[in-house]
Amino acid sequence: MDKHDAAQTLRFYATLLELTEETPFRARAYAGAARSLETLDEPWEELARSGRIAKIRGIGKGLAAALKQFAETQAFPELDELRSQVPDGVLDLLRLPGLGTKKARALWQKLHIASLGQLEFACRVNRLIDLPGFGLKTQQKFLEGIAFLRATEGRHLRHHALAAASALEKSLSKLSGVEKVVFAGSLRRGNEIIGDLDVIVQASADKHAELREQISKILQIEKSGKDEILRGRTTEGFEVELSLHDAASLPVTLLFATGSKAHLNELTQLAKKRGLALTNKNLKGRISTEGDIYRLLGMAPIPPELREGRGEIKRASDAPFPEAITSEDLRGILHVHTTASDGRSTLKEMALAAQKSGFQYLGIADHSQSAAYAGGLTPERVREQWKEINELTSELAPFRILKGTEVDILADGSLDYDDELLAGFDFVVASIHSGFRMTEEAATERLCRALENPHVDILGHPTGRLLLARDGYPVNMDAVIKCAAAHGKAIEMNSSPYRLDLDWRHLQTAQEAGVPVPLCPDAHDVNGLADIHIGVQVARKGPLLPDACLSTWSVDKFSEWTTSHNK
DNA sequence: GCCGTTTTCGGCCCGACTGTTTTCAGTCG
Repeated sequence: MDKHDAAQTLRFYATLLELTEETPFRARAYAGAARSLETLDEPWEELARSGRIAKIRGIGKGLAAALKQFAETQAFPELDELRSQVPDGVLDLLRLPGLGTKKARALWQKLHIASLGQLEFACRVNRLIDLPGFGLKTQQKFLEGIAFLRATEGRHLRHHALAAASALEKSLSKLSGVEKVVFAGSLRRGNEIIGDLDVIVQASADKHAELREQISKILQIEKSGKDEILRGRTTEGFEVELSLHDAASLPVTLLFATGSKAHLNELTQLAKKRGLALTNKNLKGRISTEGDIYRLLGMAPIPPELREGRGEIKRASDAPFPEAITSEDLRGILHVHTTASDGRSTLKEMALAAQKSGFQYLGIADHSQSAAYAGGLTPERVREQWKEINELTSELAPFRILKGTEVDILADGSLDYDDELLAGFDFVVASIHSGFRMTEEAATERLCRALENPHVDILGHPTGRLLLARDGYPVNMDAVIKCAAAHGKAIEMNSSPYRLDLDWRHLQTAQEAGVPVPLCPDAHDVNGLADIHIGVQVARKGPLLPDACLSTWSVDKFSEWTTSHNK
């Protein structure tokens, strides 16, 4: 178990304590210990076993004993005991924005509300307003939060779906007779949100019966249909639709399993007009790949990422599609955090990891001073970091480390550092992190004001959304893109799987306006650097072309560009 | 539960924001 998992467990225990105890201090101690654990350089388990862990600030006798036991037995009986006292539904309440442990505890203890459903009903009949600290607006906010959760149930972030798919592929590939495992559906289309996993298992027809048997041991099969489609669920709770096919029928199966519905409707109608039924039986011998099906219909093969029913079929009839960006096109990584602000890896660790992954440069962008919660850098600390970067740059040459910042855009659209300091950075990302409640006009104005500052190069996560967790502030994106174009600025597609913001649906507009789009992993540790590839997968939906993606530029081209907008 | 003394108890992380209040508590990043 790594230190992050252990910290996660301590945090969960702290939450349980907050829900069950009158005083918050024991919980605070556990949460503090979780934080200490995450900053450790030595393996935590060794420290815990030897008892040396008690030397760390915030960890005393009690926590040292608990951690020792946890390291040795992987068990945390106090947590299990407390967990059994708290209903699942009470923990569900914490998923609502604006509902923390204190409010959850009040609802549970005073109104006996122990599930989202009970809370919804209580809000509808105005039961909350009699509770001290609760009011009409709180009720309304909870109802909105519950509606949001309902709407997102059964949907997953891309990186979670990829992990589940990879685990499933591993276990399916082991089964005897399996020739190939292919994932289709929204995962193959590169979507940022994934519903169920559509998987095709290729095997010769005489093996199918036996395989069905074996697969139902891996997946909890809900209702096994009479045909070749199995519906089930992985242990992680992902819904799976699995079909068995032989090699010959794979292309047609893959086409239909990939979707989207809108795309397939259009495609089958077009085929019908030409008197062609898109079935295995009918196409047998006439095609050998999925691309052949499109060619048969007189058009260029349409990449899976573009199959959204947004005019791609019409375009495919005119000309082949230009090659969208791939991971091989990437040269640099911009916008990552370090331990100087809220990152978990040091500057050097980040630089070495980026270099090792084959990148030519890394742009550091820690938070600015007003982002106190994230340990934002004061101007003095910025200058210290510059020194550190200079030293490391000469050490790692020809690899380049760029001095950047993710500067907060303040409420009025001004920036969190003065112009003199901003002028000293190699690049400046400007983002909004607070004051989300704005009208669309105000938000658009705020972003445009930031873009007008000559020192700003890149607009960070332009809507502030967190996928499946919160909507961003409302933005007139066309206006913001226009503004970026007018000032020669870029807009990032934040490639954290939680954000993927700029939304891919705006990539076409951005490219037409000549606004470069870097894919920025917004990494907070070395593992997060790989999120840039999630960005690539989703950006292909634009499609984002390599030249329009700032991350494919050489460091010299990038530097030339930053100096071009009148610094 | 931890820490640091005022040495065995009493206080405990920051700042913005929101909604509930009428001076503050809870949430969140």
